[in-house]
Amino acid sequence: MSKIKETSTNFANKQALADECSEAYAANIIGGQWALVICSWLIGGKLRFGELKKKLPNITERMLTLQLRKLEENKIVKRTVYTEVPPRVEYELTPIGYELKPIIKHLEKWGQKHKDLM
Amino acid sequence: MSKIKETSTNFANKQALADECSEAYAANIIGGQWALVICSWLIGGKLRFGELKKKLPNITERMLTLQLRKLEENKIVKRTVYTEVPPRVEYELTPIGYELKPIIKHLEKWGQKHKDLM
DNA sequence: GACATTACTTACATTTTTTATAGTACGTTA
DNA sequence: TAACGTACTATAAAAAATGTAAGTAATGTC
Repeated sequence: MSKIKETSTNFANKQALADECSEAYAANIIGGQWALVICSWLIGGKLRFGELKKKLPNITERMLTLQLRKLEENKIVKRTVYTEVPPRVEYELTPIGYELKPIIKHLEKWGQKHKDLM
Repeated sequence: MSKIKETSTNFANKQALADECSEAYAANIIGGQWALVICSWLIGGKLRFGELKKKLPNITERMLTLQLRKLEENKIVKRTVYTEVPPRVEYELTPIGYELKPIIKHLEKWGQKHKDLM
């Protein structure tokens, strides 16, 4: 993750693609190793940082943070901080994030079918 | 693209995720900068290498080759070579590839909606 | 006062993906 | 005989994504 370099060809290509293809735009948002899986867990309801971490096998705290930040930036998840000690932070899907549900379910079915085929 | 290093943590994580989450498995297959867009063009019917290239703004021949190879390997597209000179190669979706259509359409709609929101 | 808890942050290393550029094979056509 | 068109391959380099390891803040408990 980290910052994307706005002078790179890659950046320009992503932009151009996203501009004319909404599915590429969408793919940019929910792409990445963990984004979809995080969303699919959040479909079941709010989860804390630590709970998510437990559900995602082997994810590092860094990656989880980065992905959640990206999802938050894209208004897919909402982050709520409770100023307690130790801190408590809850994540939940926004309405548009929740609208990914049918897509995720469909992808899941497709993936299963594809797996059987291979 | 190129080869993925089977000893890396990243490889192990992808495996583990794909094993238990079919949506992550699916994401691995149709992930990458161009895969979805290529598929979405192929939904309209067979296309030659050169035709695809024209439709994809700025893609390099190398990337197009790599993505098509990956899609072929995953049985999403079928490659037909006509041994003529100059050569002619046609790409088309397989049945399972074609089943991505509703997902792509759905993603497209979602992407459009999301775009409006931002 | 040391320690545990939680959700991070930071610096750095490695791996993977993408881009850049040049070159190839091969009959056909000029 | 030399250039042309097509669908590639080879090699290198840049950029992006992911992983490793350590550290932080605040406070309540031992």
